[in-house]
Amino acid sequence: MKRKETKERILEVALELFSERAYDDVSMEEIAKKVGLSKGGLFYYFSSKYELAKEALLYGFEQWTKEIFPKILSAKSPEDKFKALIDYSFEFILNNPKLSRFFLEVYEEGIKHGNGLEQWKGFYEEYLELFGSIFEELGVLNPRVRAILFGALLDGLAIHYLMAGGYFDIRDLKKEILEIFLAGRKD
Amino acid sequence: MKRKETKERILEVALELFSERAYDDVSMEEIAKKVGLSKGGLFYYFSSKYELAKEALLYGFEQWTKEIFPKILSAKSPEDKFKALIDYSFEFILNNPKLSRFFLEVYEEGIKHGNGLEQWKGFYEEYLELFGSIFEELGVLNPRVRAILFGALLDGLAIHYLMAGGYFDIRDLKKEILEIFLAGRKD
Amino acid sequence: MKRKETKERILEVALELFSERAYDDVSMEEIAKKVGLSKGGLFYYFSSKYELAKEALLYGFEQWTKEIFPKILSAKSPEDKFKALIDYSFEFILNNPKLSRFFLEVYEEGIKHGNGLEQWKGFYEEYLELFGSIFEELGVLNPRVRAILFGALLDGLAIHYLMAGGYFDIRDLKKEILEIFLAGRKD
Amino acid sequence: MKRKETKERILEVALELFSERAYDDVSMEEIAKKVGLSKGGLFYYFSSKYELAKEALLYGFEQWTKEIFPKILSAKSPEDKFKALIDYSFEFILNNPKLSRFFLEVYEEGIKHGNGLEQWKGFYEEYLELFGSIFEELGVLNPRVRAILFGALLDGLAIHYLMAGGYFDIRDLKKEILEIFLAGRKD
DNA sequence: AATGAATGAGGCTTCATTCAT
DNA sequence: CATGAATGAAGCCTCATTCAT
Repeated sequence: MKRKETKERILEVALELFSERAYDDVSMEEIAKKVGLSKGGLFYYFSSKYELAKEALLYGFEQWTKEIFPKILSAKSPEDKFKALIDYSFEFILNNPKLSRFFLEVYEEGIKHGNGLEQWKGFYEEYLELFGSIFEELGVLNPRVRAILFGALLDGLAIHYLMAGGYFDIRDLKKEILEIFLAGRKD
Repeated sequence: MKRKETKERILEVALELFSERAYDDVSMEEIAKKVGLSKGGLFYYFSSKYELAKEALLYGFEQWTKEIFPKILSAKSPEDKFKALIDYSFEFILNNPKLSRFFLEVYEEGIKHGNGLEQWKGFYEEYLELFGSIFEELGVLNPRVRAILFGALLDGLAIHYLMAGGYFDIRDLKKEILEIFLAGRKD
Repeated sequence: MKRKETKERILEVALELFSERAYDDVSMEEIAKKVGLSKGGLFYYFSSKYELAKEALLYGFEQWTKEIFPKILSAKSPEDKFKALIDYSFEFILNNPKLSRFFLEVYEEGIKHGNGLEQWKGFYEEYLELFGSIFEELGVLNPRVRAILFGALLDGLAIHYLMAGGYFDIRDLKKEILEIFLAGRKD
Repeated sequence: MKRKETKERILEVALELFSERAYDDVSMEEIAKKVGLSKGGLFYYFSSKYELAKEALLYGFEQWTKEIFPKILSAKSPEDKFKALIDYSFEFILNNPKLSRFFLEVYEEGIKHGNGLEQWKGFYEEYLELFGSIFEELGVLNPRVRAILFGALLDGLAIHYLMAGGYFDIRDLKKEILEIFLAGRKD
């Protein structure tokens, strides 16, 4: 019980820091200090920095998935589901603008450590399926392809928002996204 | 004359390495060695790693801009321009899948060094204008907003292609992009 | 307990080296080696070279203060106190001829690091007070001013002794100092 | 002719910089730039940094000697000579508080380069003789010893003035110096 | 379960100095 | 006379990681 709590506290702190600053910019020391643990203590829970980062990332996604998926799926109409998806996604982007960068970093670190991209599959699939199912309900012809585009757009927007946040109005974007992603529906 | 050549050689090597691996993973030592220069020699040309990275990034974009913009603009119809834009962009993404990540890294390093995002403005605007002008010719209602979305989509796709490249077919994506980004045109 | 010992060992070694050679001439590497520690280990105890140098200097002065002040003050007559002061000071100068130079170096390094001279005040005052109190007992008219001169003379002699040691006889100096610094006493 | 001018310009700039900041803190690059010369050019005139520093130091002392000695010696009475000596010395200290430190640095650098202290002898003797002759005229018993003390006091004051300038009033010091250094004259 | 001391490798940067031109 | 390109050594510092306690 105690162990689990400490581990979770570490994951939370790590996720928070990695979401703010670059992988190499966050030291184990800093994480330990913020958790209220010694550096050695950290290594008792996670065998390496990479391991911690990886788990922190998964932890973050799980949190979001658990919390948001049900909310989205509980909307009445397909249109409302899509709107909810956009709303929650944007909220997430605004709050974690650097998460997709962190994702990439962990991915690359994984390659260095000999872990290919296999572990991200399930991950990627999970949200692609959600997106895809919504597009399907909406009567889009190639729901999966559109889901891929939508996912990519979100990540791209996160980055652009971070670096050029002042240049566009979120509200305009939402309307436009709605318009183009609902284009070309059956009947 | 000599100086310029060496500097350009350094920029090329740096861009190549930074496009492949993370900022912190590429050392000045490695760059120097690959250029055929001593570490000290590198610092003769660039006062710091950040300065080199920044210039390498700008260099990379300039190269692309100079080469591709004219080709795109020389297409006959607006539709052909857009198709050319998509084609060249995809080609660029396939060749430099990590460039947007490098962009972000340089941007963040810049913040650490006290340089705000001001220097990227011109940059961002330049390609936004190209995209926007094409969407305008295409009769899109909010060409600028659509340009923003298109730019974000490209960056997002670069990242996703990198991490989940095996999961989608580029050809399908192109068709779908064409469809949704041409949606809702005047008459 | 262990930590304190190591730290003190480091301070001793550092003081020894810095008292012999210039600040920039003593490397952290050398200190570490002489202590029997890795470079990294040094930084575990002192966050920077400057920090180490500063503490080493303070350590050195404290040592001297603790050891010598009581001895001086325990002399019977004011004249004996002054004689003792001169004797111990000369002994110190002969043993640490470059300490005043080290002082200056640390002081300047401090300026570079943004630390003003505030931290030396207490220091300077401490020995000025000792000198002053002795001159007061001796019936000198402006004990504080004379203390300032005496302090400056000591530092000056340290430097000159170092650079022109062969040119004068310590014994002669002592007598002369005694004569001039006791000049102009009340009654 | 041209050569001499450039050399002198270099010496002036070097002296100025070395008088302000530590030996290791002044780079050949900086000197060259301030002179309006390339780094390579500097080495055409001076074979090494040490050589330049040494000559700059000598140059500085010569300047002072040439300018001030005559003024001091032209005073009417011995007392006036001593007062003039104090006045000019203090002026020099206020203007070049770090020169004695520079002296020491060059001296140490010289040791590293295998040059003993021989070269400073003439130097040291020159001003010792001036001081000594004045004390002799003043009827002091051991003029040479007192000259040594006076010289040391000046250097010591320079350092203390630098580090604790705010703590004493120059005027008080002058009076006190006059008093103690004129103590114990024959009849 | 956790600490704290210690390591060692690697990174960026500075700089006196050289030399072809 | 003078430049500018280049070197190479050295220095400070950071950090993930280990291990005895």
